[in-house]
Amino acid sequence: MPRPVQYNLENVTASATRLFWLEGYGGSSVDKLLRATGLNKHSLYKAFNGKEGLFIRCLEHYIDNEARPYRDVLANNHGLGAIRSYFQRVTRRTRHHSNMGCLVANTAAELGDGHSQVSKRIDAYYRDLAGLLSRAVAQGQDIGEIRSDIDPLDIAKCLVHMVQGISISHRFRSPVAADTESLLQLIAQPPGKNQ
Amino acid sequence: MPRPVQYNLENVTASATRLFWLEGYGGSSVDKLLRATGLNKHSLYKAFNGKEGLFIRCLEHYIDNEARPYRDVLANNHGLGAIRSYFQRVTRRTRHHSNMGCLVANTAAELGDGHSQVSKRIDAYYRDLAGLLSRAVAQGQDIGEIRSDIDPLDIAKCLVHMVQGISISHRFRSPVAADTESLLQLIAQPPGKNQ
DNA sequence: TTTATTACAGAATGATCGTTCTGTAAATGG
DNA sequence: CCATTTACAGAACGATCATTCTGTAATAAA
Repeated sequence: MPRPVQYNLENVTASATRLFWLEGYGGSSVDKLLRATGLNKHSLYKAFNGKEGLFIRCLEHYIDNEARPYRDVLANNHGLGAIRSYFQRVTRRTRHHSNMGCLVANTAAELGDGHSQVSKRIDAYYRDLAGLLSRAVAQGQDIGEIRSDIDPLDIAKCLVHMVQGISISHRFRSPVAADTESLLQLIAQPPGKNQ
Repeated sequence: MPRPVQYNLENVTASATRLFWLEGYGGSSVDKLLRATGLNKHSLYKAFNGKEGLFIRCLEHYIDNEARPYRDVLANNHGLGAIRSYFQRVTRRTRHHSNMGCLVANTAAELGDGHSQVSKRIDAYYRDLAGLLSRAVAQGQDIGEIRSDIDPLDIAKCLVHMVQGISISHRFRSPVAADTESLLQLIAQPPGKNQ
């Protein structure tokens, strides 16, 4: 009975996400979003309730799609190897997404805790990441690849900060970024020591 | 011969800096800046060449004033103690500057490498920080308080990322932030080991 | 006191912000 | 074929954006 929509919701969300990721929340005007998505102005308000609604969907889309593979590497591997693979991927993200950084980190810095719904989602995101890292650290500690003199969650929190920092550095194209192997060496069990 | 200005340049820059720090570059409109500084619209353009010029001055002002004490703690102390004092201060910044984070980190995330003058300044800022941290690490290694199996600059780069990450976490009021002592433990010489 | 110079206060500018509204096109059930 | 429903396209909205301009006030040298 009704006229069917001409847009594809997945495509719309993906291209809007890319714009927010590149230019930030404030930098992505509704007009730019319409041009990027091919969406109709009316449809944007009907489907997403305006710019902020669209942004929240995009943040979710980013976490579910862009960040997901990174998360999965952590979840599907064990111990130090999981952490190594994760950081290698984060470090090499620059190849394809130069000067974009991470949408979650960018948003945290840009919006702070102004939009409570957004900052709650960001908090949950980093909490989840800390949990996965903590789990991998504990696994590594059990088999003796990771030093056991520090609480796994404490190590994980440090690692979360490092990911955040690496993202920020990528965002402004810093030529200086930490090497993954030295980062791992910080948390690894020293070779001559068997717990 | 000319009419003297009514504003105090130091006060103007300080209050503009605070607004940029709180609300970001995009979030700080010229009108808000005028209200915050008490400056005249004409004077803003005469003295700073517009919003972007004012911002660059504010970034410098932030680095020279807000970040300076932190930098000095690093420069005026030695080894692990310098690093400990630095991170303790960074971690406790939240007390007075809750949800503000660090203007440099916020700017990096918000503007990326769009404004080349700005991103160059940010790069120089973090380079300087990495240099000071590297120096402190090397000192600590010499006297055996910091592990010597990793290059001091590599350790310093990791520490820079941690500062960036802590700033981002403060910005969105993350209740989860890494503990300074566990962070230090990562780089410290293990107790039973004398290099 | 006159004159040159500059700051001040705010109106005016055109562009763009996010949002709403109006009229038309497209689809299906009756 | 008609009626109903919803998407589409874009005009229109008031608000605000950064910037420029105009007229007036203030200062100090001549």
